[in-house]
Amino acid sequence: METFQEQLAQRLSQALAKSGLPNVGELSQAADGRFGDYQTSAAMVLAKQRGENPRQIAEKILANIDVDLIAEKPTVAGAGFINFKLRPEAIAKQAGDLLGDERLGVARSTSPRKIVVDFGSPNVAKPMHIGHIRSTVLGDALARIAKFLGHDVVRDNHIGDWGTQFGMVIWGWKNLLDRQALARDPIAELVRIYKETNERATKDETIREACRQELVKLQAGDEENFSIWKQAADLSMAEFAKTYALLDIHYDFQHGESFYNDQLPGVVDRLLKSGIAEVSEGAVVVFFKDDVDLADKPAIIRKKDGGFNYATSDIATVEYRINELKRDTLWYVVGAPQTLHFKQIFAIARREGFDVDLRHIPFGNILGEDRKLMKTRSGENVPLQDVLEEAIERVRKIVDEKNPDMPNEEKIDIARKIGIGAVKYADLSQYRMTDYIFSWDRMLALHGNTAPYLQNAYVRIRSIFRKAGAARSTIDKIDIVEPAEINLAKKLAQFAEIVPQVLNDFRPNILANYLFELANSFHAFYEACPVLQSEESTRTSRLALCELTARVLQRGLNLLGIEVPERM
RNA sequence: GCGCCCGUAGCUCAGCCGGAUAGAGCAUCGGAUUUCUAAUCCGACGGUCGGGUGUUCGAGUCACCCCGGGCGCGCCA
Repeated sequence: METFQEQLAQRLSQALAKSGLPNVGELSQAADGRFGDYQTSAAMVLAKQRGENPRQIAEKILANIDVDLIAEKPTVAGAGFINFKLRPEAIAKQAGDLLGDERLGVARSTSPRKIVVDFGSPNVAKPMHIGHIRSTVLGDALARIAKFLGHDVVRDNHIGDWGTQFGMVIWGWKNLLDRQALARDPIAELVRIYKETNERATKDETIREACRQELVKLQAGDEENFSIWKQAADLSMAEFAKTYALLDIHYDFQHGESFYNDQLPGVVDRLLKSGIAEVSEGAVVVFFKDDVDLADKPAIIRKKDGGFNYATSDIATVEYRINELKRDTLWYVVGAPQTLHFKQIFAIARREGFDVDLRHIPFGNILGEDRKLMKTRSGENVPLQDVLEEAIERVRKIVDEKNPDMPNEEKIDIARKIGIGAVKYADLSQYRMTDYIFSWDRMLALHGNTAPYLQNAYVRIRSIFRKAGAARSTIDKIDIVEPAEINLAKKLAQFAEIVPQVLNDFRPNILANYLFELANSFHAFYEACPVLQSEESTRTSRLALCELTARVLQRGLNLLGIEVPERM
C-alpha cells in the first residue's frame, strides 16, 4: 500500500507533466495543521527558475491536479504554497487498510543493502560504563530499523580486546592476582590489578619495562601470556553478555580487534606495495596530501618498533567485512571524537579501490547534572550495570505503590521493561549529536516525552481489550467522525512515512518523537471518545483504531529496542 | 596553529536535503475524574533561535567572520 505522501506526490507529478512543467519540488507533511495535512512548494521553486509569478503557477498546477479521492480541493496560500487537506473517508479507508497489513504500511526498501552495523565495542578488562550506552542503544535501533526496511543486516561487536594495556594486565595477573576475587567479580579484579600495576609502573622503571616485555611476549605468541589474555577476554565477555541480556541486545558476530591480528602484516605490505603507504621516520605512514581535510594528518599503520595500532586493525576490518562478509555498506556507531580516525580509514579504503558505502555515525557525550562527563562521586566511570539496575529498582518502587496486589513475577517483568525502556528512550529520543544530561527524574517521569508515557498508552489499550473480553478487534472497517478520531487515524497513517526517514541521517529520535505524538493523540482520543460504552458500529470502529494504535506503538517501540508491558 | 561538534523559552530538548506566524516536555498558574489504568486530558504564561555580515522571493537551517562551551590532531585505543 502507498502512503498519502506517495499518493499525493504522484498526483502532483502528473499535474506538473500535464501543465508542461518540470517535475520539481517536494511534497511534505504540513508544517502546521492549520494549513492542512500536506503541502508543496513546487510552484515557488518553478517560479524562481522561470521568473514567473508563483501564485499563477500554483493555479495552473491546481487546474490540472486530480486528488478528489484523497483530499479536498487543494488551495493556494501564502507566497505560493499548495495545501492539501485529507478527506475523513480517505483517512478511514487508509486506517482500515493498515489493519490488514502486517507491516503497518511501511514499504521495504527498493534498493536493499548488505550492511554491517558496528556498535557497542566495550573494552576487555574494563567494565562497560554509562558511556557505552549510546553506541549500544543507537546501533541496535538502527540495525532493527534497517532490517525492518528490508536490508540485510549483520551486527558486529568490535570488542577492544587488544593493545598495549595488556602488558600491564598480564604483569598484574602474574604478580597481584587474587583468584577468589576474580571468581567473585572478574572485571573488578581485572581493573584492580591493572590500576595497581599502572601505579607501580609510573613509580618504578623496572616494572614499566617488565610490562613492556609481557606485551612483547604476548604479541610474539608466548603461550602463557596468550592464555592469560584469553582468560581475561573470556571472563570479560561473559560479563558483557549479562548486560546485553538485560538490554535485549544481540550480535551476529563479536569479532574483537584480536580477530584481525594475523592479517595486519599483510595489510601493511599491501599498502606499501601499492604506494598508498610509505616509510617515514621509521614508521609506516599514510599521507593524504591531495585531501584538504587530511593534508597535515597522516595515519600511522606500523609503529617504529614494528607494532601495529588500531588504524591497522580497522583497515583489516574494512577489508574483511567487504571481502569475506560480502558487505556493501559499513556503519560505524562510534563517538564523535573518532571522526578524524574514520575519515582516514575511509580515505584509505577508497584508495584501495573499495566502492562501498562507509559511514561513521557519531554521537555526543553523556553528562552528569553538573554538565561534565558523567562520573561517580569518586571520579570513576559509572558502571552501566549499576545504572540499569537502579532504573529497574526505581520503577519497581512505583509499581509497588500503584499495583500492590500484582503478582511478584509480573512486577519484576514490568519493572525491567519500563526501567530499561526508559534508559534507552531517554537516549534515543534526543538528536544523537547533542550531549545529553543524564537525569533519573526526567527519564522516569510519568508525564512528557518518556518511555513510560508511551508504554502507558499501549497499556491503556490492552486494558480496553481485556475488559471487552477480546484479544484484538475483529473488524477491518473504520469509521471516523470525531476530531480526536481523525487526528489519531492521521497519525497512524504517518508511521509508514516516518520510519524510512530515520535512515536519511541516522536519527532514531525522529521515530521517537513520532511515537510520542502518536501516544499524545491516542490519550486525547481516549479522553474524548469512549470505546466500550459507545453504540455499535462506533464501538467496533473505535476498537479497531485502538488495535491499530497498539500495533504501531508496539512495532515502533520495538524498532527502538523497547518492550511493552501488558499492564503497569 | 589546523580541524570537527554544540549554542533555540527559566530548565531539558525537537526542528532531515532552506519554506508560511519557531514547536514540545518539565517547571509555574488555572481547569477536568460517579465512565475503558489520573502513569491521563484541556488551557494560560513564557523566544533579539549566541552576535554580525552575506546569498535568496524566503534563513533557526546555507556561506564567511566573531564570541562561548566541548573534543580531536605521527607512533594509546
